Amino acid sequence: MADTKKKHFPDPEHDHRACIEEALRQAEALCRIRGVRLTSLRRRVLEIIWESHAPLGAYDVLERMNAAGERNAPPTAYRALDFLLKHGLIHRIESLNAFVGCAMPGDAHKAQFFICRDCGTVAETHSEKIGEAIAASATQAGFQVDTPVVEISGQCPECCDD
Amino acid sequence: MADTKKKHFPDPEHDHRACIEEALRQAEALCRIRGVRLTSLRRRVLEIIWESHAPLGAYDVLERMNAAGERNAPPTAYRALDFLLKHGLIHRIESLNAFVGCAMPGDAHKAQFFICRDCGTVAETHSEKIGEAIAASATQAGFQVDTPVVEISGQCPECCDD
DNA sequence: TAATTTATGTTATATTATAACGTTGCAATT
DNA sequence: AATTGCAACGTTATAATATAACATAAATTA
Repeated sequence: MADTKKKHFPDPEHDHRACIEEALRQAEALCRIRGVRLTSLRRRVLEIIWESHAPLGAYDVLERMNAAGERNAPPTAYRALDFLLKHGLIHRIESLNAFVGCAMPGDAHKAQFFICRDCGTVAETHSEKIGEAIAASATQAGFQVDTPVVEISGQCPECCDD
Repeated sequence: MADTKKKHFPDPEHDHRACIEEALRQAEALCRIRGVRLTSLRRRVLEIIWESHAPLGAYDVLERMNAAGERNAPPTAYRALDFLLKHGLIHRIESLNAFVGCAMPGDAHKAQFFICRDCGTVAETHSEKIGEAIAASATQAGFQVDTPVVEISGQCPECCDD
């Protein structure tokens, strides 16, 4: 039984370089399929976003883009972020005005986010049950769902224990 | 059967002055009970928020506060909004950076919001099913829920028909 | 009334985001 | 290869959202 539980939050010991590489590989593949260009700038921004599992603000991204003395301006960061959003490579966390890597790029999916208020780590889930509950509630209200935003703030397993 | 369906979105013909009065009356009562002061400034901001069922940005509120030539500065608006938020008299819609009147002030409740992308109207619901689905998903993730944000963008019944 | 706390006024500035326009560079055709 | 067209990027300015810090005033309590 113990291992049937799906991992939502990343193990603190996990090999994060593998996450980054995986994300980049998937991004390359997806862009190739779609015939869009993962330019070095966009790729760099995706790498920056994937530096951790915690969301980064646009200006944090910009700062990292400029770490080596470059002089990129805000629109440059926002444009890359917009591209990555559009192609489902990252998500925007509305309640934080920040961006986080997408765990399942390419999939048209409606995700929910669990956001640790202590360490900032975000876990992305795709709960059918939540989706259905929202759909049911919407139907009752006569509402046509377009974009559900589900962002749940709280404490992740690691930070609960502390 | 026809009338067992709960109204979520306000009828376009509804008497909105009644909404405003009701909201103000409840606010007065709640503040009296809590021993906090619904100053004229705070009351005015609550009225402004309740001018419609669509969320207002802080600067929209400020503009209306200053409509008669006053010179309130942003902190004045934000402070009143913070007070109203703290006492559950309004909600903040994260995905819009905007504020809307609370339909059930005083109740400690976890609400969901259906937001019409066309007319801006927001319906507040308190679906147990959604709450439970989120709780179940959280448990699975080993996550301790603090503040769930559920904001569903789409089309309200009125705007669907058009 | 004095002391204390709460609320508001005021100035400045931080943070997040986009408009507008110019330039570059890739890429598809001729 | 030259032409053209478009997508990407550079640059400047500014809009929109939010808060820090400190001064003043008003209400409440001692």
